[in-house]
Amino acid sequence: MRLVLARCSVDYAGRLSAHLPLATRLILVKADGSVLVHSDSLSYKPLNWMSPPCTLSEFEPDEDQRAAGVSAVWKVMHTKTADLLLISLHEVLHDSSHELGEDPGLQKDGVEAHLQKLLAEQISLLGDGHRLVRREYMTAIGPVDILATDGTGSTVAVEIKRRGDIDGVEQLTRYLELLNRDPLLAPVSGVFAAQEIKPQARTLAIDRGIRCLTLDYDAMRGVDDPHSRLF
Amino acid sequence: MRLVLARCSVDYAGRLSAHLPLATRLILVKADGSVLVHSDSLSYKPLNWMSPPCTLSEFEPDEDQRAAGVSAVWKVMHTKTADLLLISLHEVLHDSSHELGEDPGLQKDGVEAHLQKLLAEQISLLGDGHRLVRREYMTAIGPVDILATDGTGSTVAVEIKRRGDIDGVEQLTRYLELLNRDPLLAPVSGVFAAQEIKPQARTLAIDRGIRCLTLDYDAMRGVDDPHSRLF
DNA sequence: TGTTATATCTCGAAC
DNA sequence: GTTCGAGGTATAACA
Repeated sequence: MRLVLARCSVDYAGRLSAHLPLATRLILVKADGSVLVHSDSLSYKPLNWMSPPCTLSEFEPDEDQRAAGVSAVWKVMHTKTADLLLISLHEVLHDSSHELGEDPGLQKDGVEAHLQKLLAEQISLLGDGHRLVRREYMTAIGPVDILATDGTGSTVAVEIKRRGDIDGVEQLTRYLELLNRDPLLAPVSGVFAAQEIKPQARTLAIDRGIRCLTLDYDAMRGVDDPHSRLF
Repeated sequence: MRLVLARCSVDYAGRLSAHLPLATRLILVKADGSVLVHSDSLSYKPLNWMSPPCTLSEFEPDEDQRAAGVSAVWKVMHTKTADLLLISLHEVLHDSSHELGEDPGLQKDGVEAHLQKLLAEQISLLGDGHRLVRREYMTAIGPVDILATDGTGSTVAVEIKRRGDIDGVEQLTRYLELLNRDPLLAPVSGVFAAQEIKPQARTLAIDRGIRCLTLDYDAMRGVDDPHSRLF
């Protein structure tokens, strides 16, 4: 990993064209050749970057560039696409390289898959008398998150999202349309379950006869394992 | 901006729990207090991070931690949410701070807005005799990208995407449903225009009587301004 | 300030 | 390899 702090201007041409005026920034060159340009604020996202696989080559500035104060030009080209990142270096404040070695990678847990698992275990949250048929019930257009039966034995299809958006309602609608063509299952009703359901999505769901269910993740997790949070 | 290269392990607790085992990484502390942890590969995204506003405090390791080789513990807490990032530092290979100053920010051009502008200017791409009614035609459920009339004077609603996905077809369908309720406009036909249209989206569109139009961005831009690409 | 749509989205998994 | 869905999405535009 190479760290360069320098006054620089940057141009990118690829899926869009973008320009960074002259300013002091951090240029990060990783072992895989990828390049990130970061400013001193606005975390997370680099101002400009090039993803691997790519190659970096350094050029001497031409007459005009040297007159403008450019000490070196870096050309970073993507190997597959025609994306190009051009960095014009002026004063270099810092330049160091470091050997870091492989990274074991991030271990994460607890997202939509967890919600699905918890709701399958706590299926009565759908209402009294509900029973789980199966998770990830496969159809021609994809898996239904949860298939269950209600107190009367009728089939219920559940779509689970962390954030219930209009897209999720459309998705569930397509599933319901398909499932209701199966005489062995029909009539199938729908439940749209999410931690948070957007008003637009709720309106659309209700309009289509789909029931909305807000899930309390912390409460569901608390039932499952009261000490699962780190702190 | 502070740059620290160190062997470290990292724990995050917030919307999910995540753990990074001991390895050598770059820790970047920005002027706004935000923190990024980067490995030497996989560009763009930090392994772990904390967004501003947040506060960083350093602690002495306790007995057990010191025995395990921990030289310092950084606790980064988000000011508003309860998100917490815990960095256990072992050997520190590099530690430097730098003054960067304000960044003028990125100037970008050419995305969906540009496509919309170009298609409005080159409305005949929709077919002979088409005329622009207006861009961003407002409705109760949002703006229709382009409203036009065809050779016979019938209304045409155009939805523009860079990548034509199923969502875009659903969106256009909702617009058409609404527009066709207006006796002054009906019948309104639909055109789904994108640089690239996914097969599923095309199938759905055709099934609903929506015409698909693939846009050649470079050609459209070439008509507009032949020397607008950087290289 | 809250909500919606976009992104050089990134990233991973399923097909 | 391509497609699809999720993300601690982030971030800009807009009401």
